[in-house]
Amino acid sequence: MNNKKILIVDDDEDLSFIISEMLEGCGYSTAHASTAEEAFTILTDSKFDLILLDINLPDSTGFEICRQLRETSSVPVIFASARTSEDDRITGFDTGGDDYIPKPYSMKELLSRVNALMRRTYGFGNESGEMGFGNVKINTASRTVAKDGVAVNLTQREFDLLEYLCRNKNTAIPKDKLISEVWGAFSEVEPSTLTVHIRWLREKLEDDPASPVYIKTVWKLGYILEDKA
Amino acid sequence: MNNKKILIVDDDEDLSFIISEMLEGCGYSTAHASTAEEAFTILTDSKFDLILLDINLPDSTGFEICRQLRETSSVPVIFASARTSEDDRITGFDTGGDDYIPKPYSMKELLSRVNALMRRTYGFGNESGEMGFGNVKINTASRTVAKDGVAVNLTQREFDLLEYLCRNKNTAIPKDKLISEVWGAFSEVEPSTLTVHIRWLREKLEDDPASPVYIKTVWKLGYILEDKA
DNA sequence: AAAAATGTTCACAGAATGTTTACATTTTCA
DNA sequence: TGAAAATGTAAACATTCTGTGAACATTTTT
Repeated sequence: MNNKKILIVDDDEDLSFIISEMLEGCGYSTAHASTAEEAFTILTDSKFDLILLDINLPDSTGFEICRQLRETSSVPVIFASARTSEDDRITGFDTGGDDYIPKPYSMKELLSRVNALMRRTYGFGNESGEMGFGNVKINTASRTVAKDGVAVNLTQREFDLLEYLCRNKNTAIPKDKLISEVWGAFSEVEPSTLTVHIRWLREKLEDDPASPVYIKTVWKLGYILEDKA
Repeated sequence: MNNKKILIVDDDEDLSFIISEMLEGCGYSTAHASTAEEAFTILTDSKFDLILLDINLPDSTGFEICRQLRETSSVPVIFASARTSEDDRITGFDTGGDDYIPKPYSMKELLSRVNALMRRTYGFGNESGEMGFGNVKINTASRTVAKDGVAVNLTQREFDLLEYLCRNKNTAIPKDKLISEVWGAFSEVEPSTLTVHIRWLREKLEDDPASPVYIKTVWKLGYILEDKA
């Protein structure tokens, strides 16, 4: 798998441990938060590919976390709860959740749902994980990039940024959206940071970094990865 | 734009009717198949944006339909069934399904799940779309404009102005209205500013900016974007 | 036909925004 | 542990955008 990162938010430490063991065994990497506050802290400095949210938390609810998350991020969310009422399920979906799994659930079922949502969100048959534009090829499985067949060394951030741009090829993306998607939903990096990373990408991928052909600036908005083909 | 098509595959005619009534009431359009064979026929001649699959069918199973579907398509699938065993749910997800909803379910819950999956698949409130007039194409997603297939560079204001004119194609818009819509309700820019921006648009989009064919002046009122087609 | 009213064109200066560079700090890895 | 790489930041610099009024043109009114 692609080494996707999953955040587990649940105050049941034992259950969380079992879940994270299981998911890591299946090739995911995980982090864990026991409270909403802890979740926000973790989400401030890293980015996740899927979030598993318990609804009952000591200091808040999963719904509330999801609601705040959705203000800046479209990261996939699965709610989990012992509350099984239909109203809860509906609230879950309407808050912006993607799935709702009633407790208790088996690890097998959780895994199936996680896989299904990952598949839906990050692409089908993308086992090969090939993307690209112009003379640039991106392999998401190996996280490598090649320009004209020659390997280009990108840092982690550079790769994430490029991958996001490429997934949204030919769409102008606002700076703040780009930051929340690449740095994490609640990250607070300066806008200039994004500019600098864009600069590095251009340096590594454009023939003339000062007048880019692919990674273009959209004034007063953000950036766009243009690929005519 | 938002008129997504949903195929309902279920041999319970009454239930299917209620579902389709409800979904259509919510702005979706629907089609219905009672058997797997019928489903394949319908899927042969038209494309759907989401498929609701009952698992028990007289001549086959929903799983089987999904399996065949997935050989060529990544259309979102929701399974529905009175079979509630965990194995069934897991089979559903592993066959390539995106969600599994146990029968009986309420219309409210079904709608929530349909909406959630549509949102995940087709984007979050993306009002991205194509507009245009004459030989000019406007792409609101990439915020790009092309004349005769050739990209034209517009500034932010120019784009906003053009977009507003185009959304109100063939309608004469008073100057002050145009200013408050494009510059903001309480803006206090001089009327001449609008004139100048109109001029720039004409320069970039009209063959002869001095005698415009599309962006016309309406004396003593404002401007109009005319598009005969 | 002349005067009045309204719209167009143009060049420019300041505002707003993006880029580049150098540097301090953190992380990674030999 | 120490060197190299990666990361985030701020400040100087460059570019692009924007609004304006004055001169000019056109339409309407008298």
